[in-house]
Amino acid sequence: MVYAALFAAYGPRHWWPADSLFEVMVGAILTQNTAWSNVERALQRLRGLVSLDAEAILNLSTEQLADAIRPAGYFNVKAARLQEFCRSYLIAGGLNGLARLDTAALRRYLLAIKGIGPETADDMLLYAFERPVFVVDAYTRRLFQRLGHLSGNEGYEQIRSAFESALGADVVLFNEYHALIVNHAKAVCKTKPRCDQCCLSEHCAVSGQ
DNA sequence: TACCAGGAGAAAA
DNA sequence: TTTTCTCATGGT
Repeated sequence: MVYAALFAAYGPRHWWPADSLFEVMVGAILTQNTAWSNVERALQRLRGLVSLDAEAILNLSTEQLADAIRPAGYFNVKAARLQEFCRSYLIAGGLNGLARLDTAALRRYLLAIKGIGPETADDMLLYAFERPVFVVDAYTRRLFQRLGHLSGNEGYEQIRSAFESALGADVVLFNEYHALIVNHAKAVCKTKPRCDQCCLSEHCAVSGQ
């Protein structure tokens, strides 16, 4: 089993790296198509400017916010998305208001926000709201494609439901699994420059799984 | 210097 | 409906 191999290689990851649940959601938007190291720089700059809450972010001009999150890349796009999310977050009653929704309703609500796609919504659902939703990202696709479990033509929802059906609704497992996949990608990237060539090589923790 | 990285939405075909 | 383009910084 891939999970067992990853867990044996890296141990528990205790994700997501953030000081608050709101910060998890901000990080989920900032990390869109971006390396986490750049997101950390952006979060640090943003923390240096305002407290990390929805009201404070909305009180900034979009230009101020964009400048603060510049290291995360796509800063103009992400500043607008972040403020759009903050508006919807407050309208819904913040964390407590959103937490009252069942998982399907919460996912629909998040996906209806401009700038929140399936992966970002599922990051939030799993790591901020502790809902049993499997996050499918580029690392997941790449790893399972290399292992021969995916062809590469599957859609996001198809992969997500396949994982959820196979694993059952287990928040702790989903949390660790996704974190381990990300950790693995970073680990092999350190060893080899090209991730897509790593998962079948001798140093790979899941080779042959 | 060139290429790549944890996505999403709009425009074009 | 599907494919292509755009957004951008930082590391190697």
